[in-house]
Amino acid sequence: MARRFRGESDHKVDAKGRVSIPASFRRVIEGADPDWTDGLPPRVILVYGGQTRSYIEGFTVEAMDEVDEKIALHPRGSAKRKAMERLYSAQSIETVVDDTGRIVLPAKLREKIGLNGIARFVASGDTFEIWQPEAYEASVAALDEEGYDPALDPSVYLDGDLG
Amino acid sequence: MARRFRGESDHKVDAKGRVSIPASFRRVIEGADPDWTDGLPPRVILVYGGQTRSYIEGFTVEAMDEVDEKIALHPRGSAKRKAMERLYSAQSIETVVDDTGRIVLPAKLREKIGLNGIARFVASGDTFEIWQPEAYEASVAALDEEGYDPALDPSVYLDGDLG
DNA sequence: TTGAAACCCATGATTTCCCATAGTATTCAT
DNA sequence: ATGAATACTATGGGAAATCATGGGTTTCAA
Repeated sequence: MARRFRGESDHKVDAKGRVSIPASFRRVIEGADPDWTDGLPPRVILVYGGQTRSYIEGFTVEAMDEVDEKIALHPRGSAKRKAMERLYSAQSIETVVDDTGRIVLPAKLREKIGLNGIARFVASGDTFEIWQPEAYEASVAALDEEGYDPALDPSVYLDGDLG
Repeated sequence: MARRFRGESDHKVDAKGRVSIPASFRRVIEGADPDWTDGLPPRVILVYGGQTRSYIEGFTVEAMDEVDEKIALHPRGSAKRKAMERLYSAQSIETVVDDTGRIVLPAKLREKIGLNGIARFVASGDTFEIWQPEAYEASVAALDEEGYDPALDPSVYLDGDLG
């Protein structure tokens, strides 16, 4: 099992769409790119689609390979497979982390999630998410509406029923 | 660089049928052409047949080699093999990406998919598709009719039942 | 001989690259 | 320990390369 992303932090997005990604995330991204060696720019895949999503999901090369394998298990031409291909293939881009630790978010992606000048990076297991800060806070708040009690410590779920 | 296409974008088709290929697609096409070296025009195969298809499917040389191998597994003369040969051999053309990054879509192909002035390029794993934009949107909408719920995030299928 | 296809050149808009700097964190020798 | 030297982080800006697109002009096969 690969290393996982941890933490959340805000970074400025400049006029060219450049954003620094959290330094700790870079270590994970490098380690999960089979082609990476010191000096080379590590690759990342950004998934920006999904009607219900208001964030960009960042994948390491390894994490995306797993997704591709799972997609390949579904019958070619099935509606489910098409939906997944559309999300992970059509509505995604591959890019690299440059030598100053930044990636470029094209205008199209920035608009999709309503990025103004700040991007919030949030770790989520073996992928990470990029949010417009207020949208992220709203989505956290929305969790509470769904019967999840914010006063409850999530650790109680660790050994509880699944699902 | 990668072996898979990613992303979707629109490009103008001029009076001569010329269209720019998304720059990121070119990198994949070059990398998947065994004969390609810097300076040479990389090859692509465009499949335009199929009654049920309203798009052109673009293959890298390597991807088409795989298709040819799969076809060869079927008995010579069988109906299935003939059907595949007709689609992938007869109803396809091989062309190159010119030094300005464009390919030419002959009038026949443009008519087949009803191209007006804009071509939408859509990544789909190791091939890509060229659509007339409205037709593409219609096909996405058609997915919903097939029992796919657009409000659902396609990622739920990753670990779900196949089929 | 004529229309389409291949070739050559041109240009504005992006995008990428390279360099710069201020601030933080880390190391290390004393 | 402690302050200096050294690395790394986050950000900015201009130059250079690439991209998408628009013409002409020459070929060439029908």
